[in-house]
Amino acid sequence: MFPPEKCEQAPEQHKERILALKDSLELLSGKWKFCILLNLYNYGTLRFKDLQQTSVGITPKVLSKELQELEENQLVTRTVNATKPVTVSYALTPHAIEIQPVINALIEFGLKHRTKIKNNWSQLANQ
Amino acid sequence: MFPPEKCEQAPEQHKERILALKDSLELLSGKWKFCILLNLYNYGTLRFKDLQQTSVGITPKVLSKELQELEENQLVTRTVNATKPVTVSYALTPHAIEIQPVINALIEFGLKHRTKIKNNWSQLANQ
DNA sequence: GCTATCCGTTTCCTTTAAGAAAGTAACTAT
DNA sequence: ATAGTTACTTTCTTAAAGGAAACGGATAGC
Repeated sequence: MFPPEKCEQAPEQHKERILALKDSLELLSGKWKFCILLNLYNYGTLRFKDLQQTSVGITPKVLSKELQELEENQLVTRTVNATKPVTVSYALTPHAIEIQPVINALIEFGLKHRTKIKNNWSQLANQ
Repeated sequence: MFPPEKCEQAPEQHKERILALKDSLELLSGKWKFCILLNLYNYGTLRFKDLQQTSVGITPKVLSKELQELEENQLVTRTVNATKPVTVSYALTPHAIEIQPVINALIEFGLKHRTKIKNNWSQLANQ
């Protein structure tokens, strides 16, 4: 058994938090969603081709699918412009702005982890 | 083209941040890692079977694999206890504690998203 | 008519992730 | 001797994700 005093402290809150965590992960799953969102944060509105260029390595099919999922979940808006040829702009919704803390936390952790791994390497190289 | 003024503001920083983001996502990919980490935050040290019970729905094979990956990336420690039968304890490393902001941000977003979706439903139901 | 651009879609294929079920090894209790 | 516990591993199968390449409709320019 796991420590009962901790488990019983707030079991319902904990369950709710796990569910919330799973909700978030479901929305943000996949290899590219965070990358797309980060680019939209950085550049504001972007067109399909811009996103294809900024999300290095993504194929149009995957980009299309990811954008559809993000739109379904009301995290991005899709706007068809009256240009010729037609262009389509994508932008974050106000709701998506609340993902920014997640992305920042991920980036910070990534940066820390990088330096940590680097230090381990130099320790190993240190004969 | 995407807005050049924003793009040229800090292109190298942006690239570094994208790489850091991808690093994080690589470490934390999969359906269960965040769930396992959250349980270790909540309960402290847990044994294999505890984790199987708290990560509802996980199979021993997947749990074993996820724990191995977390250990490889130095996010959890694995300790074999001198009990009979043998038990194995898992705990977070100091380094893993830096993931907590990520998890908290994910949970907060999940909670907000839940209430948002709820509101949308009640709006739709409002004839 | 030919070519190009933009925003996709379609088809096909490969890789990866995940789940179900059974087995293993070491030990204990009955 | 048999059954149970813990901590996995192994095997098999299925589902999901992802990539490559080609195609399509709309429009424009030459």
